[in-house]
Amino acid sequence: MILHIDCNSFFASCEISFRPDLVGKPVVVANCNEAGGGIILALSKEAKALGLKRGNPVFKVKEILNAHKVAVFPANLPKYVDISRRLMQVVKEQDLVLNFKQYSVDEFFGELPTDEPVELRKTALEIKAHIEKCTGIPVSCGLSLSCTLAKVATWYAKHYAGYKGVCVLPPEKIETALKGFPIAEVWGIGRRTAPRLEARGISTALQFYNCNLYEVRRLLNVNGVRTWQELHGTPSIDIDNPVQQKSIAHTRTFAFMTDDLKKLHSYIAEYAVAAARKLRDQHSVCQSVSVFLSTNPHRDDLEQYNNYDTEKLPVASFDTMEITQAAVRVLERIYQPGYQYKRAGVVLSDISYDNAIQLDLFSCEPKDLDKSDKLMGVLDDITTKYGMDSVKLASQTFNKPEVKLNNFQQKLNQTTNINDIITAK
DNA sequence: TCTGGGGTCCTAGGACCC
DNA sequence: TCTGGGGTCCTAGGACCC
Repeated sequence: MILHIDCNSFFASCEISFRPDLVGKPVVVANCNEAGGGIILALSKEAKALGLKRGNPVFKVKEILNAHKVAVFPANLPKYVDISRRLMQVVKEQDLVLNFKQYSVDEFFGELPTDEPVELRKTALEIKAHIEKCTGIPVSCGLSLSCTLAKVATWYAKHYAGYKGVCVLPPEKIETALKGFPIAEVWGIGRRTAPRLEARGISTALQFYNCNLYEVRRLLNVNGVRTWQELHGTPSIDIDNPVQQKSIAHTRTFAFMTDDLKKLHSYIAEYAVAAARKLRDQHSVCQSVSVFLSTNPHRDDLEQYNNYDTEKLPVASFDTMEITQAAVRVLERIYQPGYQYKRAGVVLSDISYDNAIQLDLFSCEPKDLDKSDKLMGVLDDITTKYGMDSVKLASQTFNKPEVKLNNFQQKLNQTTNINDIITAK
């Protein structure tokens, strides 16, 4: 049987695990920019009870946050990734799960070698307890014949306290479970597809399950067919740990709007530097550098403009300078004066391993590659040791605006910085 | 005042080839 | 007069996920 493990309110749980004083209190994690904007990404149970929701813009719920003294943490992705890795490790060490794989930062799949419901439940409870003991992160578990069904089971485990966090969905109970399961909640059926299905009278997972396959293929694409098969208990989705990402992006919404090309220039340079660093961290090179610019879609009163373009590098590269220069050239191509820009980003794609750089006829003697390699190595060492702001390209922005937020918690790197580590009494 | 960031895959249509 | 048939590759856009 397939096991699905889902961390409860993952980002919020991560913060709480380093702040025992916040257990049982309302906590939210928000992705905030320099002006304190941003939206809520994760909430503790207690925060949900206040009516707060994932996706709420912070400024719109500020009063609730203040009135109930909700602890608001700025999102700290590297920390969550570390904790996620730790969770992966402790489950592997416990050695009860076969073929254990990470699906996302807070979700995992594996297999248990039995289909006996009582046994499955007992094992899953053991795994859950082990994770919670070793990481401090509460999780929910679902078990069934396929990944999609296991996620249905997890949904029940989360929504009904009686399951105590573990729900086993054996074949004979599948139809009953799907009957009470809204179609929009099915993994793979998204916000565009659900209304289309509902318009045809398909509003529960069971109704979708009862469609014939030909009809499903006509209504949806091959992914819809896979989802249907999964609901029927035939595993059709492969969860592979990607050996390397296929694209790397660094994008930001600004705290303000601007039409200043010079400013945009320095932002794009900064985003390109960050993206190139991520690229080297996964030992890769890229051959395409894309940049996008967009205005504020929430401002109906302003002219809108969005554009995106890509530049191919002559030779795949991980060189910060080369990538930054390409990004800036793309920016200058797509920039139109007279618009108020609010968002921009750099995306690297055509990614391959850096030990297989395809040389073209004209450029890059191996000697040059060596030089770039060494320079980037030094750059990464310095920024790792002294922070991302310690060495910069002249084109990057200096004097970043200070984060000036009222009730925000300090951003601590408790998993990577010895100075931030918590004290045990 | 203030509305995120980072990914994957599929498909249709165009360009190009013989 | 009559203008095919079969491929591949690339890309933009759309859908999904967390």
